[in-house]
Amino acid sequence: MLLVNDVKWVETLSFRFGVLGALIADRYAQALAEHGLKLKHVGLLGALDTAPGASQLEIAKLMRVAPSLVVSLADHLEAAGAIERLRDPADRRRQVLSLTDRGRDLLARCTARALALDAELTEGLTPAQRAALTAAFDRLAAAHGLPVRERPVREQPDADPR
Amino acid sequence: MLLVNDVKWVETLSFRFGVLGALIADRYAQALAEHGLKLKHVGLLGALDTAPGASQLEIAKLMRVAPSLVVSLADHLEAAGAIERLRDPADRRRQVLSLTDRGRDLLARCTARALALDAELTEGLTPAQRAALTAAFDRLAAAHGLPVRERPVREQPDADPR
DNA sequence: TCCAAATCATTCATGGCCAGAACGGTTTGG
DNA sequence: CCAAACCGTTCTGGCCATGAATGATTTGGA
Repeated sequence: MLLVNDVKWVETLSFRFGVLGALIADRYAQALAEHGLKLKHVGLLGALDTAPGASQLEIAKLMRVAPSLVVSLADHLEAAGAIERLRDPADRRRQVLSLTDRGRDLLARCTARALALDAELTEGLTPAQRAALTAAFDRLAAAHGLPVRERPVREQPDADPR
Repeated sequence: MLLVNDVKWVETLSFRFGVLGALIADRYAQALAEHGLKLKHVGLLGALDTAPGASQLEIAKLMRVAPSLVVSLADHLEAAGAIERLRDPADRRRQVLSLTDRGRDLLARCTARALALDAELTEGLTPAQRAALTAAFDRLAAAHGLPVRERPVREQPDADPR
């Protein structure tokens, strides 16, 4: 049994993050299929929710994806009536995207489905473990430039930072 | 801002697991490139470390991957001198794989590299948070059938299970 | 003992997903 | 007023991985 610093390769956080991420994404994608959506479709809806009225290029940057991919994603979502495409009158090159009511509803359903999966994933974890997970994910998300909501600090509201 | 149960979609564990998993895997893959390896190559080395002397089919099941993929991965690793392929004399259909010294060395390097990334990822977390995080990942890995080492229990060594 | 079915590894064709190049329409700034 | 930059779109190509088809070997009855 090969050990480096007392840990095996398969016990490495880097390895597990990749594998579990793919596994969980797969499970979620399967659940999404019944809405006729792929993961990135919901990604676009979500991006549009945090950046309302964004252009396709802005969405592409937010999603870290080629602009050409946004085209096909938006095509599908538009055909499904989830988003609206509007030429910006001030700059007729830009396509401004916005969620329709149906799109918002869809996103809400997908969010609910994700929360259900979240609950299943964290079932059996202690409260401390759950807290550590969300804390770590918040940190990582912020460190990687993903959208993060500032959570209200509940502890000492202002420990002297000396 | 669309909220379901007070959380946005992008704050969902399911979403973040997928995205961060892919992001981290990407970073690690980049580090691996200097060894001329892809992620799954190291995956094979790691699988072979936890299941020494396994056949290709067993490795495929362990890695949750098509047997045909193991062929090309093993081809590459064998050419690199990291593994040995041996026909099982007792059943000449089976190809028994085993790590060479060079393979073990390679795996050790990759593990060390992963640990360095791990440290960077968890930097800023308190020791308690790190412990809770690894515990949570242990649970998730176990729940998904990934190899997990039983860690020595340090608390009450034998609470009466009545 | 013998043969049909099962098993393992391998090759090959195929598909999904995505980035990058090429193009037309539009805006900007000198 | 025109060249350069910019945005969206189409289309081609690459990478990765699966599944089907093949050949070699083993196994479990009849």
